[in-house]
Amino acid sequence: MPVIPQPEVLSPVMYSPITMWTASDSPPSPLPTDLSPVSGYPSPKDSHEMPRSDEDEHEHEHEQPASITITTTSTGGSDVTEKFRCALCHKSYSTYAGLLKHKQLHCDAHVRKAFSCKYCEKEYVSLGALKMHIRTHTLPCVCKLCGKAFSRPWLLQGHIRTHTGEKPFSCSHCSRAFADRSNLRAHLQTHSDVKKYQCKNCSKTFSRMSLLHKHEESGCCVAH
DNA sequence: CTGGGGATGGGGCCC
DNA sequence: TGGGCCCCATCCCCA
Repeated sequence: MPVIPQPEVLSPVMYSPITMWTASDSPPSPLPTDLSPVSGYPSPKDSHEMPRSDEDEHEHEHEQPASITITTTSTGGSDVTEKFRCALCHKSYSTYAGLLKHKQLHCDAHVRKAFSCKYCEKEYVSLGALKMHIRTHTLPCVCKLCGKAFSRPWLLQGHIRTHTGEKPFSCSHCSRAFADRSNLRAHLQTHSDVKKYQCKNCSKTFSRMSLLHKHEESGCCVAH
């Protein structure tokens, strides 16, 4: 079986803290999924006890890297074509380059996450995503007024508004204004007749996911 | 206990 | 490739 040349332009090897998994060299231990739908911010407990979920299964599903299947079809004489097939989704390409391009666009994200954070166990498919994540550890954006540090400039900007009192996001239904767009969006829900989040058991609706969660945790649903 | 505002975090997308 | 922005989500606090 031919070996696919490394498509990565940026060799992970150059990024020393990064570990790289290969198809035959899976991660040594369960790694925390970054998804924690209910509790949100992953706690240390979650990090170590959360079982791998669908994502994990997807990893297994795509455990084998795309391989080249060269099929020689002979449909009656001179019509001989070579096909390069993606082992993951079985799409076929007439050229190797086509297969490579397909892999990058479609399959790579599931093949392996090659870039691991040196501060935690998160993994990313690209160096850019990893660098972005690392900022959440290094917190390079510091507020000159109070010294609080943030991972990204726009987070700092939002924070500075808490000092200045600037509220550029106004509600079109009332006179309220907000410093943050997300908070305006949450506020707009209070004007809406339709509440987006509904309790599965008692059908009560809530304007926010967090309120639904609080409702569920308060035990309403247990009683019913 | 509920509803809502304030503040913040992080991934993804676009330029 | 990096910055800016969007969107979603969450926690904290208070009425």
